[in-house]
Amino acid sequence: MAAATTPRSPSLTDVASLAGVSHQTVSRVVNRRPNVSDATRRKVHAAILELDYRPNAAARSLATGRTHSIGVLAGELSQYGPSSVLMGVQDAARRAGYFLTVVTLKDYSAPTVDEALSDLLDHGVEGVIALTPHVSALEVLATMQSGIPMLTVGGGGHRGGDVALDQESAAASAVEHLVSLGHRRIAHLAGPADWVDAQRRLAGWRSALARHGLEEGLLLHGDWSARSGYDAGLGVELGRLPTAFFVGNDQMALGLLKALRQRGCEVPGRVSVIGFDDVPEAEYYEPSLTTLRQEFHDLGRRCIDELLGLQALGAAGSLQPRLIVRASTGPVRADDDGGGPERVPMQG
Amino acid sequence: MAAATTPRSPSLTDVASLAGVSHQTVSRVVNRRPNVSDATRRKVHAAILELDYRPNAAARSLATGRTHSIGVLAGELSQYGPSSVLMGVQDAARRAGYFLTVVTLKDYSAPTVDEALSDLLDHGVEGVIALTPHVSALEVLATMQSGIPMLTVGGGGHRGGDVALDQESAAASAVEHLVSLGHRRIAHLAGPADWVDAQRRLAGWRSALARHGLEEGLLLHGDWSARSGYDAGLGVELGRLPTAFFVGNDQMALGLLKALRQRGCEVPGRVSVIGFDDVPEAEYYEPSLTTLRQEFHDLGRRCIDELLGLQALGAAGSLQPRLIVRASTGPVRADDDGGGPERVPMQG
DNA sequence: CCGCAAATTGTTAGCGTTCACAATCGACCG
DNA sequence: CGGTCGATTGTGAACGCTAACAATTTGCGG
Repeated sequence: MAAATTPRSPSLTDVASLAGVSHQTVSRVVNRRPNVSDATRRKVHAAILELDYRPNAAARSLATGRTHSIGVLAGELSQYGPSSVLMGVQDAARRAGYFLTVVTLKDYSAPTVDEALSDLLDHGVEGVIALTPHVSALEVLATMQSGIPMLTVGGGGHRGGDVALDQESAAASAVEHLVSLGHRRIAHLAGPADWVDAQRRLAGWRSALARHGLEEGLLLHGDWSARSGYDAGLGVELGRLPTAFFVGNDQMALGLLKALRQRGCEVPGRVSVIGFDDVPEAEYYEPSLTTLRQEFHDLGRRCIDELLGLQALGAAGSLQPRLIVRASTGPVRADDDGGGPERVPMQG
Repeated sequence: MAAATTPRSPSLTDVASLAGVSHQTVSRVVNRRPNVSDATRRKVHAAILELDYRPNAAARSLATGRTHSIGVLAGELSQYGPSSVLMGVQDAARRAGYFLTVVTLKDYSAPTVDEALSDLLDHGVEGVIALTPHVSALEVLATMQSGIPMLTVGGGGHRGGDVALDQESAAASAVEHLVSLGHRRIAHLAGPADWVDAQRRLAGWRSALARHGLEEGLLLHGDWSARSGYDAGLGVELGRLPTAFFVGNDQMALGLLKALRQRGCEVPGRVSVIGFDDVPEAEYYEPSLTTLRQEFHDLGRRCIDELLGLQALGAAGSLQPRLIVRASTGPVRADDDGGGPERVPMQG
């Protein structure tokens, strides 16, 4: 005679009455609380299994005030760097019992960032990780106080907590490498000026040049894409071509390599090129790309550690990218010692 | 005399008493329900603003039974394809008022997949999108009935609903392209045998060869990485080298290109190579890679459409990858018409 | 066997929202 | 000017869980 209602999913009470105990006892079993006799525990487990009971997360959240979810604010996730960090964050978060709610931004304007963060807060996240190393996004985030822990990645010392790789000194070490090969005219193909990563790498390039008493030389900007690297490479006047390029990321370096090849400039014979990131493909570029490896996955893990206070902020030193020397950098040619820019470079 | 308790975040009731109305009226305003006078609405809005009130998502979920969150089960997100799909899914989901909870799998074993799905269900997702075109993962998913809509991406007709690009006919069109250039010995460098994508592309290659009365020839397997493509390229005996390779994805094609170059095989002069995916870098490989562009973003959007029933399943035809012809494919050489494998290929 | 402490189990009251319904208020019709 | 209808507002009871405390049982020394 039972009415054919939609079988509402079973609740604590349902389990309790089936097991012949109180709902509280079931709650204790589910939450692995002590002071439950083995016999009772078994009965309850049996009932849970029989009904295929799943605790209702919303009710639990309401009662405890915890949601166990962390919000992630991300820009372009189809790129290797951000998506790798996300993987690391996800690993660590899940291990710590948290879920990730990911929101992507279509741009970094104030309203977009604002709305995204607001949505995350409405959703009840307990913390936010901003994977948006973009100055305008960071500015917006800095002005919003949300009442929950927030952390930026690669934000260059954002006040609300920031986890970063030491990109500036990594960039410097790229320059050091080139200098040690005899290069004196070292250009930089940078990322967009409003990206923090681009700024740090640019700063590292500048300071390393200064440290060696070298003049600054050519500075170009791309948009991280291979296309922009290619365009940049085609755009340089031959007379201004340096003996080495430090490039802001591997994709742009790929484009640059193609442009140089097309113009008959051998790499590393005529021009050395060094990238940044060490994407998995970099080794198979032509030539194999010398670059700086960033441990994105570790960075992601560290985000969760810091957000959850599992580790003192900034402890254990900041992660250091590592120089990976491959075939795209080599000694400067004997007949081109990096002298003044007036000198017309040789070309085959 | 107020006690210095932690300032609990304001509730509907707090707003109500500040605005001098009932909690229900506030609820109505918040949810944009009709039948609230403008004056009241304004008062409530003012109170909301003053208290910085945010509706409690958990309480709302408990009362309505809706969580507005969708679970995403993903494998390796640091790759271009999956992460692009994720972007598309995220766009569409948010537009439809849903949040994405992303869980990544460290492998595709039954326990891992099982646990991940179970966690998502515990979290209260209203649907699941599985970005795991891997046979064993799909098998596990097929056996679990969760009571909520579930959809696989690129699962090749998984029973619980599946959204996919037509990879088989796309692969066939790659082969057609090669055949039209005069190639008769067309090898395939496939992805891992337990990936659905790899299977579809392999099937397309086979069927197209058969359609043209060509014998099957060389079949190699890689793991999607550039390294594996490189290794495969180095491993082929020169005598068995075909005049064209259809490669399962662009990364492996990149590695293959490098191996071929190292062995002195010109591309496309001696061997043509065609990839799959059209990653943004493919155009800048050496040579520019002919490949099949997959519209991952659209695919992601379609997932949400189908999951939410915004569109009939499989409607509007399946998305068709598009052939992008670049410089890595060319006519077969006059002195190598793709004859029998006994024939020793020329080499510079 | 009594009584007290420890272990185990049950009871009640929220958590902040929405839902269903009741109550009030105005305006308009006859 | 009463009555009725629609618009607006309020009331009480869920939703499924946990926290705090009360009640019951058990074990054990005297």
